[in-house]
Amino acid sequence: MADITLKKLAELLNLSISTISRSLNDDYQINQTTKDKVIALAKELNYQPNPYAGSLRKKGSKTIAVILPEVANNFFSLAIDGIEEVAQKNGFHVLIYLTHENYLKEVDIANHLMNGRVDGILMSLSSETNNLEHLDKLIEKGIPLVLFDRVSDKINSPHVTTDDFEVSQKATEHLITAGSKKIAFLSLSRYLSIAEKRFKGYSSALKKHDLDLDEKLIVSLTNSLEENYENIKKLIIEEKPDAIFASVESLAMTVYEVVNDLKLKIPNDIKVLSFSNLRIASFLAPSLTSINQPAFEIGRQATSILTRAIKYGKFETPLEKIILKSELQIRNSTV
Amino acid sequence: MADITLKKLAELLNLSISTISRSLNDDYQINQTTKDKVIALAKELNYQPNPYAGSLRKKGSKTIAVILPEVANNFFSLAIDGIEEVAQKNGFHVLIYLTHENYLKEVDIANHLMNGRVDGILMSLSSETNNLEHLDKLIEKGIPLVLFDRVSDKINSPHVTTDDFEVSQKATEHLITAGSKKIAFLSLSRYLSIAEKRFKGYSSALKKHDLDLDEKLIVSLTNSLEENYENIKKLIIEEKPDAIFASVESLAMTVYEVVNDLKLKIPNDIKVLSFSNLRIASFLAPSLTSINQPAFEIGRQATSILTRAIKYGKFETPLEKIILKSELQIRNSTV
DNA sequence: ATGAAAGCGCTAACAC
DNA sequence: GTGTTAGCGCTTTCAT
Repeated sequence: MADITLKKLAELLNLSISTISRSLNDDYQINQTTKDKVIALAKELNYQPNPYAGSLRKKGSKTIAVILPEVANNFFSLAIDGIEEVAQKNGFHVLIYLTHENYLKEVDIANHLMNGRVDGILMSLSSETNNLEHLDKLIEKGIPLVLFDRVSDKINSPHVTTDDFEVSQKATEHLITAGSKKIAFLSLSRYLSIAEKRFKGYSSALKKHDLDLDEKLIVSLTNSLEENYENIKKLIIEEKPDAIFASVESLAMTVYEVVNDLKLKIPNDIKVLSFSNLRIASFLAPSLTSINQPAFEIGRQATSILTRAIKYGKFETPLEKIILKSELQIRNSTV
Repeated sequence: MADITLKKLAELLNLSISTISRSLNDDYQINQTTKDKVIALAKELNYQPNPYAGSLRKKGSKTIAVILPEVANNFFSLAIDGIEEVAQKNGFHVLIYLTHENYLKEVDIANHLMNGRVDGILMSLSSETNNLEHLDKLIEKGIPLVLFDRVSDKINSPHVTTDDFEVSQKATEHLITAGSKKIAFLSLSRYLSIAEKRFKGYSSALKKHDLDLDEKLIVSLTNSLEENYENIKKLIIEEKPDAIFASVESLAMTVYEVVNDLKLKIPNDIKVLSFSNLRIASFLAPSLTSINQPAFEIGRQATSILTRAIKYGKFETPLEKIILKSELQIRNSTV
């Protein structure tokens, strides 16, 4: 079946291409009878406008890009769900790109999106990302950019995050109240402001309770499960923390594995607490005290800001910086 | 910063547009010095070809679509990971569409992809999908389509699945050997051939061990967590099965919730086994006996078949029907 | 109320 | 080795 174009419809109906185009776009000038005829035939032949011709002509592609560190992750997959919902409702197509926590890949992807392929970009930074020139270039180009979760304050764009400082402080205090004195802090990055905020929440809680900040208890991990396993094992053996605060879900999983292999008991020997969107956290052995982020809602709101900016040609000023609340769910891994 | 086009480069260098185009495409006829000059300037100005102009002209968009029932799901998010990897390596952009297990949405999405937006489609059917005309139309249009996991034998396309019948039979036999006599079977759909294969594996194991197939133990569930909770609760209370075989991970999660609320014990009161790609299945209380599918590899292979078909303009014949092996991991929920 | 024609940015015949 | 030109399918002025 050959592609059906405006031209073909025009020939079939003995009308000009522009009349067809206008009918399909419900132009007020066109005779209703003509319109009906055109629409009927278009439907019958399942006419689908060529998106590239339209994009070339009109500018605007009704497409957004989502750049993520990874997708096999409860937080990000929930966020995509929210993104896709709002995008679909507003008629946007969603392109997905994964950086795998690789800064160079992130730059590369950003550079390839400067050509009009997308009308806007949603992004969560890779853990390696420190330099933000690639994002500045995007903004200079006038491509709307909204960051979420892994954001940066050094970039002039709206963003959606959670109350990382407050909830981390609260979580750390919970550990202290439960009797912990040597709390280790695990994170994925030393660069991201989200990591910094979580860390500051942690350290501020320590200070408030007159506990010293011990550098040896602060561990930066990577994308490699094996490396993380070894480093966490080393941490537990050498430093003997009585609690671990994992700032990322996957690290908590590894902690469970290490603790199990070392034949230690949670929470007696060591308490564990983590940011996590695991649906069955309550059925883990022991159930995991979690900081649950509203991932779906983060995705929704970020996309909503983006699509509005695309529609109106600019962001609302001042730039929206939305902070949603996370929830601390206390379970058996800490009490 | 205004967009930089071939025309602009041509003006700047006092060359014709086609010379610029050819230089950038490394045409053999062009003088090396000219080429170098053009390439240097293009790089300096960060020239990015307009993808829509190219697609309009050349046909082919270097874009594939992935149509999925959902993404907040360990299986599908791992599959996306594999898809994205192969796509990126072959220079393809990945559009993602979610059907939320809704047949009409699936049809709608398929219809909107018949206009050249994508060069090919990867798809896993929604649980509601019974009629496949929308896919036939795609194939008629000449758009390469590769199904994975949730496939259908009624459609003339390559696909990638796992050994659903064999592993389901093996899993059911494992339950029988462990002493179960009333094994309930939970699934999401009565239409999909994958559901049928898993069911047949289950029923064939029953027959082999002279156990009767009891219709009341076969339950079709939906997309709604609440409904599923109630239906599973009803099943357990009324039929008192001594084991449950969940053919989808999310159903196993709900089973854990129901069993817990009913104050029953796994595996003593009731054994549980499920298809699942949960990384921490071994840390559940009790650890979950799982059928683990190679989700990442499924995504990779499906994409590899698709990109090859796009490259060569047709699928290899006979159509590839790849079957990868799943792995039954026996844990405490069944022994 | 409809048609003719220009042009979006690019590639590829076809000149020279 | 480089330039000229047509045309991909569409929207949108400008005519009529």
